[in-house]
Amino acid sequence: MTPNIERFVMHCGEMGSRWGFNRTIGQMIGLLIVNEEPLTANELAETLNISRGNVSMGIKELQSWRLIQVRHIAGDRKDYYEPAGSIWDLANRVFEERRKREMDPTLSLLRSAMLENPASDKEQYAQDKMLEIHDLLESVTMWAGELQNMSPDKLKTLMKLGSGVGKVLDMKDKLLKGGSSS
Amino acid sequence: MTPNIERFVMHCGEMGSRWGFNRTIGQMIGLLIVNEEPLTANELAETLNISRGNVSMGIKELQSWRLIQVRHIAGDRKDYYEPAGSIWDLANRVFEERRKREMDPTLSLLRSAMLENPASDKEQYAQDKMLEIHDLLESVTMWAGELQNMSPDKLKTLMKLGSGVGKVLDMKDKLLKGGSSS
DNA sequence: TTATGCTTTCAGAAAATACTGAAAGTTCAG
DNA sequence: CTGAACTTTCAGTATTTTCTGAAAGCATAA
Repeated sequence: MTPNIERFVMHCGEMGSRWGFNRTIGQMIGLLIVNEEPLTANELAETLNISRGNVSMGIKELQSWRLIQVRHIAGDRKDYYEPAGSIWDLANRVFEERRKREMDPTLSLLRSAMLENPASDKEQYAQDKMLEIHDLLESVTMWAGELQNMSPDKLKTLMKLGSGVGKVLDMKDKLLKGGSSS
Repeated sequence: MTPNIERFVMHCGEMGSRWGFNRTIGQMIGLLIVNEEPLTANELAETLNISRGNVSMGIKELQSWRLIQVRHIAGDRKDYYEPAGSIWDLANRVFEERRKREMDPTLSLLRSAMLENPASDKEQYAQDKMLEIHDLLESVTMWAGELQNMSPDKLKTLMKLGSGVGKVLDMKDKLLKGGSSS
């Protein structure tokens, strides 16, 4: 690894836990992304100075996030690993996977909490707040899902548009109302 | 705490680390949200069965996330704590704070990596990938910033619109082009 | 000033998490 | 079959993170 590449890979390690995995796994995906050729488990272990067993566990985890895939090379029994798609794809997967892990369980807890009927004012208040959280999480979840179903191109357009969407929304309102101002 | 409330608070604890803090801090913010009256540090400690010191550290952390604020009560020397705003406000703060912690450092690393000039094909490839990541992170960061500057109402409208935005975008294109199809 | 009631700090203990390496598992060629 | 080349598993260890509780700090009342 050249110093420049190493700096990037180590950074991925440091950020790993903030992104939802751990140091080693961060380093692994960083290295795989930045390395044109797929790598074997042993190459990963040697390059990153970690044990073979650790690599094996990391691979399993990265696969559960759908961030890497195996590639076989003719006449070679080893498993070679590479990123499972473009940067865009990977970012999407991380996003989606985190949504599942960070929001879905809460959403389901809140749904069940909504079914209880409150036995006091304190409970009523709590339930009101939980409902607020529920509704917010639900909107965000649905919106995220819809954005992910849009074609990447359209999504990119939307992002470029930025806060300009506000204007487009106004325009739409005016058109639908036949041009009268609000 | 009634069982229903307790279930919610404990859940916040379990999710805490996924949301970017830790168990205790998750419980603390959960409890404060769901409790109509502000609470003192001692009440937090007793209710959650954790040490007073731990509560003090948790408060500091929650303040650094701008999720809670102190409230003083006339003739009482104790500090009372309550959520710093509506559920919407809190969600925004978490979102923003996480963006800062999870994306900004990487963005800055990548910017500096872009300045080096590649000494080999391997480095060139790596730099290309880093640039891709950089551009993606930058778009997302900017977009997120713009969304957060929109009024909550507009943002809510946009979320409700969901994938319908796609249609609005098409409409806009057609209008600008004078009605000819693409 | 001292006492009181509160908050913060932080060294050390406890708990949670990640890592190693040896052993067991799998696959396949001969 | 057998053995070689590889992968996975997991008990034990190392590292990191979190928590406790006692001591120190701070503000006010008397």
